[in-house]
Amino acid sequence: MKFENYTIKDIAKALNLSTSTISRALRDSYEISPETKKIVLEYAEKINYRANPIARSLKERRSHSIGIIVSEIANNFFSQVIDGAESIAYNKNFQIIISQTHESSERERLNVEYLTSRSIDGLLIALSSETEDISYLHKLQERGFPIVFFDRVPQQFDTYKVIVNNQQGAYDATQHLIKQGKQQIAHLTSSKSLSITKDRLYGYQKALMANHIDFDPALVKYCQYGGLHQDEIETAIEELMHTGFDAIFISGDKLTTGYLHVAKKKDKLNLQHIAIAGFTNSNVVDLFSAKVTSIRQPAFEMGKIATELLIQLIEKRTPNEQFETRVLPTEIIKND
Amino acid sequence: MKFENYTIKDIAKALNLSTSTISRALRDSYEISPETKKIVLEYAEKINYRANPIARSLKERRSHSIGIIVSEIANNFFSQVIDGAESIAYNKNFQIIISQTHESSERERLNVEYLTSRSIDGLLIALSSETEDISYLHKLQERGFPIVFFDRVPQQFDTYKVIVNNQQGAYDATQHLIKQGKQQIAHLTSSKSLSITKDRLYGYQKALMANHIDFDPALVKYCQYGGLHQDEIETAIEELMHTGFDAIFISGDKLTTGYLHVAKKKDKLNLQHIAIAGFTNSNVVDLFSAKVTSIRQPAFEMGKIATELLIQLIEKRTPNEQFETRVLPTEIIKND
DNA sequence: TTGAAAGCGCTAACAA
DNA sequence: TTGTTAGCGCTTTCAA
Repeated sequence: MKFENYTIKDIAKALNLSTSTISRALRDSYEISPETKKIVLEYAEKINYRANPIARSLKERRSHSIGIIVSEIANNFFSQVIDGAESIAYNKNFQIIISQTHESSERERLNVEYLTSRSIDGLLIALSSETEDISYLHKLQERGFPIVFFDRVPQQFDTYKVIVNNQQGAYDATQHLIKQGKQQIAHLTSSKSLSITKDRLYGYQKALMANHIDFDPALVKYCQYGGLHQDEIETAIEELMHTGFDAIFISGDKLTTGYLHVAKKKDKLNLQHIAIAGFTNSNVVDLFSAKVTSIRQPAFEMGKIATELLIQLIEKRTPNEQFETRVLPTEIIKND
Repeated sequence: MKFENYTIKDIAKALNLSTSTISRALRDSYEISPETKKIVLEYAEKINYRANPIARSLKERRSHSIGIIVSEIANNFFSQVIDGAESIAYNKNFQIIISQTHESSERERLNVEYLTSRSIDGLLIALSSETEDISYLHKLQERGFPIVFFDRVPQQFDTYKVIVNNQQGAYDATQHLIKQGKQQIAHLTSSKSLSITKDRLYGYQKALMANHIDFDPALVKYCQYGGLHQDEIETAIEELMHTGFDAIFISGDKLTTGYLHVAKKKDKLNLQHIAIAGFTNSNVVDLFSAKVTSIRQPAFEMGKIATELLIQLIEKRTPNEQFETRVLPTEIIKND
């Protein structure tokens, strides 16, 4: 037993017409008479005909699908971005194929390879925390493949990018902690190579400066895998312990929950008196026993915009595009 | 500018061989001499040749991709299932296409249609909370299309199914609440039509019975959309308020966090003294200020098994299969 | 061991 | 307005 669908040929045979007539009638071509169209459409409807997208893709050299690469779908921020992307793709009749890197640059590269070998028309990507070399993406683009970056974007890459104002978000978070009277504000963040890491660090530094607080590099701890591995967070906090920090600005979802887990485990050490602010799109932070001030990103919006830009790129395919970087605002949600 | 890949033809021309020889050499066919193979492989490697999966799919009438339909990826349980599915698919060289229903039966049907019109080889599906009529899935299967259900499974459908022992999990949760001295245990659950709703209700009832507590239907509240809409939870709780319940057993992730949000809003009403136990795969419940005893499902495992079974179905394609339902154990994580 | 040719289902240029 | 035909990139039967 094999799963088979009707083809255009079946219809042609049944109606005594040629396949091209059927094809045209189904696509509502102006060349076909209304009567013929009617007959074809009705018959197609009757047998529940569905065009084979694979054959169509082969012919049109377009798959009508786009790839989206994120580190983890089990992450509020990314799943919201995906929902946004999906909402646009759905309307424009594109299929979305999701791929996870789990913060591995190798997985990222493999996924891109897999997706691009003609099965997607364009790529939405937030770089993995491990990624440093993106020359393969450059090569892809040089060959005319449309790529749009979001959230974690590369410096040197001439294409559309969609990000939030990370610097401002970080500034707001830090400022908020300072306003609470905190002076020794630690910063727990992701991999050094990520754009968001740099931007957020800069915002943090700017807020310190604006308040005449000296920047102390010992208060900044990096996690290469963005908190994907609990031990990197534990190590970071161990090290921070000696600094006598009284507040912490955390640069991501996984890092925030990771920090809270560690803090809970070590609660004899008074971590619970340390004020927390950080980037997170979780919708349960307000249920936590710890008070967390959160910087929220318009993730859904980001997914929508990135997808619109990508589809625009796919459809237009004009070589000398004027690319821009869209910067969306963050929102601070205080909780104290 | 158009994105193009090398084809088998390009290689054939370059090496002065036929396309069939190239095809065979690339697939390591026994018919091709080692020398020719070597030449072809080396050249392919050099130009970084990637076979066009679309052309291959058209020829083989197989896309090497499987669809997975869940209600929401922004749900710990489902994203873990997907990770499990992905881990298997990755190894067996299948692509996974994720689709969300957002608990709408119409979206579900559209997604299935979209995916099956020859672009996927099989389907993994957890029914939406709204779904009642699955005749279209029956029709699909009758035509030889492989389907495997997981988590939310239909009664009447002869195929592989992978679930957890929902009854036992519900029993454990309820029993745990009773052990704490609770007598008026409410039950907040999802749509009546879902298998998990029925099984969990039954487990809840069994635990009551085992403890000689009368079952009170007024203590059971259904949410048609599984808590996707906050208002359905609010309504349910409003109604429960009058019953004087002293504990609650909740049947799902979204419902649990939804309940906690409402409880927080209404905390003057003493909801915080009500013991909570429920099905959730969240990895942050322990950070909540409310104490929640959780029933965890082996979601990753479930995704793995379901995918293995599906791929097995796709590859074997024997008509008279002996189908079974795999039942995995749940785990209770106490927190009090 | 290799090649020629047909065909997967669809679209489109060209012919009628 | 409709049909004929070639071809998208690949696999595979049959012939050489």
